[in-house]
Amino acid sequence: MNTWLMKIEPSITSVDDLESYSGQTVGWYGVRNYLARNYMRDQMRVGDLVFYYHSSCPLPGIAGIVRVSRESYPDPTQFDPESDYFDPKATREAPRWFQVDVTLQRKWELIPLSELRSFPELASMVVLQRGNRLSITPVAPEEWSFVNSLRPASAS
DNA sequence: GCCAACGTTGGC
DNA sequence: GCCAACGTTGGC
Repeated sequence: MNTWLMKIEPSITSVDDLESYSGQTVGWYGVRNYLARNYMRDQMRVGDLVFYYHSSCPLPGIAGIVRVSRESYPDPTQFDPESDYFDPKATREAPRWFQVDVTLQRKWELIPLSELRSFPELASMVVLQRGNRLSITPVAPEEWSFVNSLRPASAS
């Protein structure tokens, strides 16, 4: 099992929104970066766990954990001329963009980015690196455990 | 295939 | 709204 971090704007789907969805599941459409796509298409498997990161908002940080519940399949928005994510070069025969579905596993009190930066244990976390803009990044096992230890299950 | 210009991301 | 960082585009 691999562990990841995925950024989402809470104005689109906050962790509270996700909690209210049927099946508490959302399709991760709209990724238009090749490296992020490759992570989803080639490496994410059902059961992989993902930090759900709120970005581009007043308080960015990790809002909880989701689980990959469906492996990659073509992102339908690439075929939709009405969508912001429409890609005229994508065809159903040769889709260019893929998505996975994720299901809420655990919501916790948001761990702010500023707090994440304060821990030397997390210094090499990809999402904390200067200039990082990738919406999907791998999380090392020791980083995964450390972040989890900040929100013990009994306290949630 | 180089690389300058431009666009986007995203924290602050 | 600023701006650093980085991806993409397109001329050559």
